[in-house]
Amino acid sequence: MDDLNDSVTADDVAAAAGVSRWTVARAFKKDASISRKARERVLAAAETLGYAPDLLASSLASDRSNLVAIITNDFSNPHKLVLLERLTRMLWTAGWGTLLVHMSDSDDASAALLAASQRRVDAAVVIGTRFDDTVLATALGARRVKKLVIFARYSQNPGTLTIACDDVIAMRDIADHLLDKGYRRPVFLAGPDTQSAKLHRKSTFTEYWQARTGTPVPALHADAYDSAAAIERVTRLLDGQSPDQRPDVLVCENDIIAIGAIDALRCHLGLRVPQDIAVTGFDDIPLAASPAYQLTTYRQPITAMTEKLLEVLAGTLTHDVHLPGRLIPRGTT
Amino acid sequence: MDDLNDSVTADDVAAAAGVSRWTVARAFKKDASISRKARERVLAAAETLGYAPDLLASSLASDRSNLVAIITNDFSNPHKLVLLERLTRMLWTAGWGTLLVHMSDSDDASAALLAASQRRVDAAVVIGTRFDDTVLATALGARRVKKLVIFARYSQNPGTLTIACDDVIAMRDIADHLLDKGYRRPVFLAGPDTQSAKLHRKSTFTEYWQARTGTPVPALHADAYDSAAAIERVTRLLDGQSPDQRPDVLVCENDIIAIGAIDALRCHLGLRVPQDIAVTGFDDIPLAASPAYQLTTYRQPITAMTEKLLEVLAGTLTHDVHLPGRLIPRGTT
DNA sequence: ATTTTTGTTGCTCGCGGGTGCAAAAGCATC
DNA sequence: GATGCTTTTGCACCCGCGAGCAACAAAAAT
Repeated sequence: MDDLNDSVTADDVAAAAGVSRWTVARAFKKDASISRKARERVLAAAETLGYAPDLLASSLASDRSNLVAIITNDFSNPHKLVLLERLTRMLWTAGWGTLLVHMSDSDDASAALLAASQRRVDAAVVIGTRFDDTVLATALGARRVKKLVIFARYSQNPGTLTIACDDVIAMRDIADHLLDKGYRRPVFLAGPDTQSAKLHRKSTFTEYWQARTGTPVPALHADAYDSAAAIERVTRLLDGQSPDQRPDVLVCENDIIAIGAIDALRCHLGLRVPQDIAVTGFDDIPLAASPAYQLTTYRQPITAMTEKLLEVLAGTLTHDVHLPGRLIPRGTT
Repeated sequence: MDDLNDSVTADDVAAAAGVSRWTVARAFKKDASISRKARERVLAAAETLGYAPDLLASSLASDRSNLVAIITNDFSNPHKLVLLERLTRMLWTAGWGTLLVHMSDSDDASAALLAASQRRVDAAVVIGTRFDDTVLATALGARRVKKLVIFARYSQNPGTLTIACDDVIAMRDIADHLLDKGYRRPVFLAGPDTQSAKLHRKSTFTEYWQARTGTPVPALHADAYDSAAAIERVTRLLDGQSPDQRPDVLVCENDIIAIGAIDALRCHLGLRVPQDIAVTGFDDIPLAASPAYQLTTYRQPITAMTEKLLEVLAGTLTHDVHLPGRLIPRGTT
């Protein structure tokens, strides 16, 4: 129990159980052709010897690693923590290991995908808003990964699978909610203005709002997906603006920007939320529920999305999935 | 370039470069005995063929996986995101892959360590406050992992290495700062009261404070390491208490508890921070710097700690390390 | 009792590359 | 040109396990 050899192989167990190495392998394999007696004997021997199959050797021989790479380059958003928690937990219980690959912004995606493919991951899951579709496309061309899933973000990238919250439904729910509450002059506050597909929420909201009310929605862009950038942008917009030309609600692309917007309104501009200006977010990060913010937001169906991911990994799902989330009305509207 | 075979092996490159398979391996190995000419030829051939060494096969043959397992069971604290970001980024640039293992609270640690050892990780790094030392000890006995590092937490576990911020210096700095500012009636707000070593900060602070002032420090325990539990605990403590019996500062075990304390004071009790009660935290999470909180806190030297971790992985460091952090005075004191 | 079916077990070969040594090649000196 | 030394290269063997088939035993059918 104490001095057991660190490397117990299937051969050792086979010898101890009086069977062949392959019978040992079968004992550890669900639905294998093996007698109950033999399996019990093997498992008992494995137990006493402290044997556990070597997944590395197994992967090498079988071409299945049971490993999923989670690739992200954006750790500034607390929502990532929620995503990581759900992903690693549910993947783990389903028998998948997770290789976390951090892509710095300066790298191109191919380095991350290369690292993943070198470890023979069965799939790579990209989470994070800062990935460019075109970059991903070229990286994918260079490095073959069995499956590439874009998670919690829109993408039109051919050859990849998208699992995301349905932004169209989401933004309409938000717009309907705001119209119900009587708001009429929204401003959309988005992250950095790049040419990729990530600004889907902005266009969806502005188009729907215009269709319903006939009035266009001005849009702002923060310099980054963090609250400091949002604070700066909102302060710059409203500083010195008279109350009657102010928007009555700031519709934010995600919670972390919304939090920044609220901070700017309260701390830098001396305005009240929602009495002077209302705010909405997106993601429902834990902070949104705190008494200090009580942010009206939209919750992505992360559990359902992860279940879909598991189906993709199992091979039973091969098309894009967009799932509806849920509006969480709180105190900021 | 488009239709390249997904599995280019060293043999293919060897054939293309007109050398043997082993020369190919040498070309990819730093400090290998190989002529410059041969290496160039091999690398060129590898480039055109799109070859990259298979790390799985490499690990199997060499007994080094270049993989580190990061084991955690606590995703509710944003500080984990900071730790994860730093760890994965710095490990990645140093050539290490990171296997993220999420341990649910109900599991014992051995399942996580088993998963890590099955993938032949070169080391396992435990981050997270909810790990019990005794649990770890038994798990370590059962499953041999080459190196086990306890990161950002105190531990007396034999057979493991601890890399952490020096809590003794830290709590003294905080105490000195509070005494300088004139605070005299602190209350320590900690996380759940368990028997493990995790409450080192509490005992360090209370002992030092008593030594300097002669007065004991009352201590509270929230039911969990999150702000909701802290809100509940602080509200329960202060609700209905008259101003003269109130503490003048809440010293919190970490930022997320401090944030909860502030929310309780402001939103539930109508008190001002720091005029009515001051608050200090620990970790310096991003939220602590936001204008809404401006939390006085203590920053752990995460980068330096991670550098020490790299030394441990490289084998050049084999003893515990406790590094001093830095007090970040802000508006809540 | 013999043949067929079914279930179980053992084995050959290979996954892709590393280790350590021996052969080969390069180089300088006498 | 021979000798001794160093650098470079090739090779047998191994890492631990899996796919797929062949051999075998047990159970069922004839």
